[in-house]
Amino acid sequence: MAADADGAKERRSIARELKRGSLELIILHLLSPGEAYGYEIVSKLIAETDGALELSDGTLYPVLYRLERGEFVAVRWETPERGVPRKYYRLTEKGREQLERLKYEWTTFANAMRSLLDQDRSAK
Amino acid sequence: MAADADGAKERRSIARELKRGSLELIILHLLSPGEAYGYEIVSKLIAETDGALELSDGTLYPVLYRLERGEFVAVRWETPERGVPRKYYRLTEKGREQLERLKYEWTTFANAMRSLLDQDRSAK
DNA sequence: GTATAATATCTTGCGTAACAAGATAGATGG
DNA sequence: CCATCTATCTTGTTACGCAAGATATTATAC
Repeated sequence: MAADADGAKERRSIARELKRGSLELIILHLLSPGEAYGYEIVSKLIAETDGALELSDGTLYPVLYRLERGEFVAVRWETPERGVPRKYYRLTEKGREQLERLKYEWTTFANAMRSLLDQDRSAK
Repeated sequence: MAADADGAKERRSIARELKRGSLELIILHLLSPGEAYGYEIVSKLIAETDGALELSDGTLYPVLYRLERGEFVAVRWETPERGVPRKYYRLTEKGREQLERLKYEWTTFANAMRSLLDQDRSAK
């Protein structure tokens, strides 16, 4: 049905917009316990949020490259005896600071939204 | 100082990204108690969030136009005896439904983020 | 009376981020 | 040898927020 299709498309695009500005935080956060490689990050995120948050590899790699360029993460290639080579990412000190800062920015914004939305708008 | 300037610029740009996907919700919410005109919406938002959330008119009008095109808001011009003509916006029924839906989408996303960030990442 | 500021709306152009789609390549299994 | 899985990377599209500027009317100041 058209209504379903449109609804789904629109819902996807809302989720897409909401993620803007949050993905770097998400990824830095997922890297905070230790190093991980790209595919691992994708599955970690889906697992730890029960699918509430997702990202595709086509989204992830550009973000990782951005983080690498900004020296928020450092990189190490590992070629296992069997299997495809993996690129492991880990937080730098600068990345850890950025994580704290982004967490603060996000929380501040979310709290402002929350308190605005919680106001009863029917009684002025 | 360069560090301060960069920090401020970066903070602004983070706030900018975070707003994506939230502005429609914010505006629909501000219109829910009754009609308002553009400039009024801007000052309302700043006042009600103590400046934590802001938007400029150059941002607002395109969003209002989008909402109008989607029939989420209806429009009425008013030319007061003294003063510049004002364009008043009010929610339609469809707009009220959209408001509920966006509120749900936003809350779902924010809760997922919150619960992810609240996890202690140092203990795997 | 003429600047200047304030109120109010609208438009253009830019930068950037998320993502779909597809390319690449080695490993595994039938 | 063909398909499928793991894993990474690239290209192009789309849409949004916003800075900057245009326009018009009214109010204030000099």
